[in-house]
Amino acid sequence: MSKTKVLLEIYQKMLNSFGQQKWWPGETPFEVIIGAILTQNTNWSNVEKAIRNLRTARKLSPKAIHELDITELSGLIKPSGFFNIKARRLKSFINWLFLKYEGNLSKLFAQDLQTLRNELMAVKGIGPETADSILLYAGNQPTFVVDAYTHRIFSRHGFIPEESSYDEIKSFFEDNLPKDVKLYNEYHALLVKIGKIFCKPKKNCEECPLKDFL
DNA sequence: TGCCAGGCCGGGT
DNA sequence: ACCCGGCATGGC
Repeated sequence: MSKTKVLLEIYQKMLNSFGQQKWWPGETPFEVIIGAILTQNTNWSNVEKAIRNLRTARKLSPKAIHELDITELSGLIKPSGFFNIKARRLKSFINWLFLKYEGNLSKLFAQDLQTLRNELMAVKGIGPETADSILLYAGNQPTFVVDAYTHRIFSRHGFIPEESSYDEIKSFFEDNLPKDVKLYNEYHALLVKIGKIFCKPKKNCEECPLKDFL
């Protein structure tokens, strides 16, 4: 059976079991970007608290965060953990956004995908996963997001080598799936859903519903 | 109670 | 080109 067929069958199975995830859980592209940075190695429920703080303080816009004192910013995002480093990361992204795109997300996303991905990753605090999350979920660009669950689920069952790099795993999906934003969106969201339940670092895979395929 | 969370950076090999 | 410690809160 071809890899494409297997990947699509896995997708169907996840979709049948868990339904559409309707990611990203954010109301605006800007809010998606903030969430993408804040959720680095952090539970989403903690990120929600941080975003709620920002919303209540009326600091959920590029301009507001640009003008916000970094100490106040780190105070507001405290529940998301790593708050000092993340305050710096938010600031570095926003500074770059104003420097190059006048604080305007439409201008940011109106350019070639590869160029944009490279530029995003050059911003301090934005690595490959955060860049891809921003591009896919805030910019509706066809780039596949790889995360710890993706790597763990597919390597654990021997589908990809354990030592695969981020870009190797990303290519594995993109080379074998139709280039479709909606598909990439749901696929990643469903893998996170499955991973949270069945694929912890030191825990069972035994009941993973994808066992038959992988 | 320890483990885990939708990573990334910087310094050392 | 890898490897690893640090970063920190909150839920189960």
